[in-house]
Amino acid sequence: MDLKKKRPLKRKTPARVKAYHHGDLAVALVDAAETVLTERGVEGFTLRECARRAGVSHAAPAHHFKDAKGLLTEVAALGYERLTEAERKAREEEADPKDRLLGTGIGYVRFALSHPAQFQLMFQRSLIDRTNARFIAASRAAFQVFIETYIEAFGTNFPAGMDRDTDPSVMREWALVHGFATLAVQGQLGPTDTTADIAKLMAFTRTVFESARKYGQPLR
Amino acid sequence: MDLKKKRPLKRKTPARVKAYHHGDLAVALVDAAETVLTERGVEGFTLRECARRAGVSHAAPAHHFKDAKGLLTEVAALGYERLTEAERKAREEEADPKDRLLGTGIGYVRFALSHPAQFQLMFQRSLIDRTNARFIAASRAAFQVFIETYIEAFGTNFPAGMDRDTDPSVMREWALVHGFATLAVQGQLGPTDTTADIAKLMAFTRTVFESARKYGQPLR
DNA sequence: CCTCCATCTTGACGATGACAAGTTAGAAAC
DNA sequence: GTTTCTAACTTGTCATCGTCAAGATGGAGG
Repeated sequence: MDLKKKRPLKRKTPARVKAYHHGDLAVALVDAAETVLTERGVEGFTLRECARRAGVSHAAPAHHFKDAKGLLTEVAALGYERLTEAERKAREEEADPKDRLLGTGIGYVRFALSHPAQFQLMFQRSLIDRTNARFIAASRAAFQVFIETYIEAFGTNFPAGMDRDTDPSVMREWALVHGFATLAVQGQLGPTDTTADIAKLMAFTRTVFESARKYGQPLR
Repeated sequence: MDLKKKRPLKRKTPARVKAYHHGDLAVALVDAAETVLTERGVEGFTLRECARRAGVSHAAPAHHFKDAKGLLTEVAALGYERLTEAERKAREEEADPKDRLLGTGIGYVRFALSHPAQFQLMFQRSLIDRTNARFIAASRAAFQVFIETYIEAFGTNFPAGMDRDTDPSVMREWALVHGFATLAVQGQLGPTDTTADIAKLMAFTRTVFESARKYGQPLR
């Protein structure tokens, strides 16, 4: 159902004009959604609260996002884009190809711990429209960083029957990092309340990943 | 409208002493909750639907569980107990200590794929009362299987500053297995609709874990 | 037989997501 | 400049939810 054609030449005035027509409600709603997620977690999210924060009526969001899932999908896609950036940034801090693979994982966990609610949302199948194009592209990209960094470290000679997307060694790397990030965010690896907690957890992350990398040669 | 049928001739086996009006509402509600979770997923769960399935009014559950979180905590604890059992069972199918560690992981993933909603619930911090004694014991037990199996395979000589619960190698094992299970359940590793899908995924699981185990010597 | 009280019911409240129908404003057409 | 058109937004409504309060019920011990 193609309900709305976006008007590309919208932003006439510097946006912050309080008017009947908000000007940039879609963006304001995404911002509000991120704030609500941060303050109340995934399960505390409500569409109406987002509308309130954006200063519009409870039914206004429907004109920009089909429903709550539509808005959350946008937030999740944005999260994946940031995750990709975090992986790349952490990777750049290392020089040796194998250290760079480790760095990618560090960036992954760092993102999860700094955006816990968003990270959890990103992997909540039921809250997201997985046919959304931006979401698909963004989530793929985050995984692609692992693949390309892995290839830089170990080459492209995947075992028979395996390609870039199903190579056991790449999957193992992703599963390890994702599992660690998931457990960390859920508080299963210790408290995550203070910045000292986070720092301690990140140091432990490095220890674990180094122990993994040390033996993490490709299988072939 | 009122289709509720009393059960004057209910099963009289005095397994539980608590046979009042319903028989054993607490158990019936837990059963109903598991069914609802299976059919509708974690986000589709409602307390009232559980009450409906158990044939009682919407407020009846409050007399056995403080609130929805109370019931879900019970279901989650039960899930951890089953997870522990699944780990042990899969472990017993292997003889070599290092194969047994691999088997534990296989059991973990198998449980996740056969009880996807329950598995996801078990790790949803916000839906669970983490001070519940049974929950704490059950969740600890599931992790303990990893530790004890790891020790069987590699001994107890943990690095300085690390004990059983924080050894990087054990954590690495758990994170890998948990991450893989999480991704599998969320459908990120391929479809999980048919039994053939599951079988294929379990075969892939073994491939990945074998590639990990092969290089997964303890770090010391 | 009778009383007690845990168990369960009924009813109500505020909140939510979604939908329907009405209102407004601003750009395009005249 | 005026009119028209329509996307953007509002108000109102509905079914459903979790929780609470108060009343009804019936089994067990006296």
